[in-house]
Amino acid sequence: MGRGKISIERIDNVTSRQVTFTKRRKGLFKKAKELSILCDAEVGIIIFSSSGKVYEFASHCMQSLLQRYYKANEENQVLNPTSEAQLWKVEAESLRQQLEDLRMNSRQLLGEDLSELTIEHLETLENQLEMGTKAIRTRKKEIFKAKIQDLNKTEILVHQENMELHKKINLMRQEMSELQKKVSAGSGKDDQEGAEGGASSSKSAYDSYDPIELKLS
Amino acid sequence: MGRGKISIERIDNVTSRQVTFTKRRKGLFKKAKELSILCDAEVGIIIFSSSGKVYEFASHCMQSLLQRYYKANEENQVLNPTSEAQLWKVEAESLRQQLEDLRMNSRQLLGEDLSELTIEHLETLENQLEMGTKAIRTRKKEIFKAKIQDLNKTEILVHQENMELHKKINLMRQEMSELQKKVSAGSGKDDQEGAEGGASSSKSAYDSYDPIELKLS
DNA sequence: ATCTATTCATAAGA
DNA sequence: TTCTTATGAATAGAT
Repeated sequence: MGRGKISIERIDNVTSRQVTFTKRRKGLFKKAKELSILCDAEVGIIIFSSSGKVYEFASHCMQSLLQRYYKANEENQVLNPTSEAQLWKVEAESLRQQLEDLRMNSRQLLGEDLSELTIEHLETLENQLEMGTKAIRTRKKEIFKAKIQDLNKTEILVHQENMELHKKINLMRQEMSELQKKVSAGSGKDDQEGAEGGASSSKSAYDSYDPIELKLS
Repeated sequence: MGRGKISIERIDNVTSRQVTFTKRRKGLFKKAKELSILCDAEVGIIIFSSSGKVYEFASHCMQSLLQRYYKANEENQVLNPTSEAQLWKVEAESLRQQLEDLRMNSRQLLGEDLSELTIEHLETLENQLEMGTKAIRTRKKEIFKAKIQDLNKTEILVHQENMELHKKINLMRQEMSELQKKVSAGSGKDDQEGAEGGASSSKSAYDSYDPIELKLS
């Protein structure tokens, strides 16, 4: 229908495509309207042009048409937006209720909103709190014990290292005194005095060095 | 187009209407397909026949078309099923997270799942628990005090009632003894003896009657 | 936009 | 239902 036959494939010329789109869209909408009137049907068309613009036709109302469409399909299709929304709504409401209950419980545990509670309820809460406190103190003790053990281990290690260092120092001291003897035997008086002074000061420094006592309160 | 021109109005003949519906529906879908191919557009058609049956055409996929349609309209329309679902979904997820956090907090308050916590965190929990315990004990004291006050009030009332009864009894005793005098002055010996015996037994019963002492531990 | 030659869709009949 | 076909409608390409 037109001056020449065209094959049904994408029109490459942009202008021509846009013109054809406008013409045929109008034609389609007209046909849709005629169908709806002639045959007493409800018709809706949605078109996205290649440029992304939306065009729609609805014989009655697009919203109600889509609602009706979802309703008709809700037995077949598991997921349609309306029922999905319903699902999440119910879920959200249930969660909100749970949260509210738990919040009240927490507040009461922390000593708020107590005015409505019976003595029995208060005693239950008190017991729970005592259990909690007990558990927390137990856990704290555990942690402290572990820390103490750790410190004890490092103390032993440091102690051992200390011992080793002491041994080395003693060895060095012996070597030095031997060296000193040699020096004093084979050299003049000035040198001996200077060497002895150096050794003496060194010795006093070693004496002040003692393994540190690690103690835990 | 056809053997004769028709006016666009509802076809009364049912058969004719159904035939026309089938033919024109086919034609509409064909045109829609051509449009989508020629002009590189996305087209969707939904038709409800007068008998309520659904017919649909989608150049690509009805679901994605409708999603795109809602997205395109979501600035204008406040509420469409898809975005509503999205909204509730986000809400539900947020609530679920809050609930999870609060549950963990509650569990930790009651002494569970403590293994991952630092000393500092444990001490915070301990303090909270102590505050809670304190508040609960304060509340318990309040309730007990109120009860005690209540009991005190009733005690005083009972006491007063007691006093009143005592006074009445004393009055009655006086009246009786006066009556007895009159009787013994104006009648024979037998009557006097009988009356005196009755009064005597009454008196001993009165003596055993004393206000009850109400005391609270 | 508007026009028109041409093709297409379809109403009515078989 | 399906096929046929005369006819009016839709529209491609030109203006």
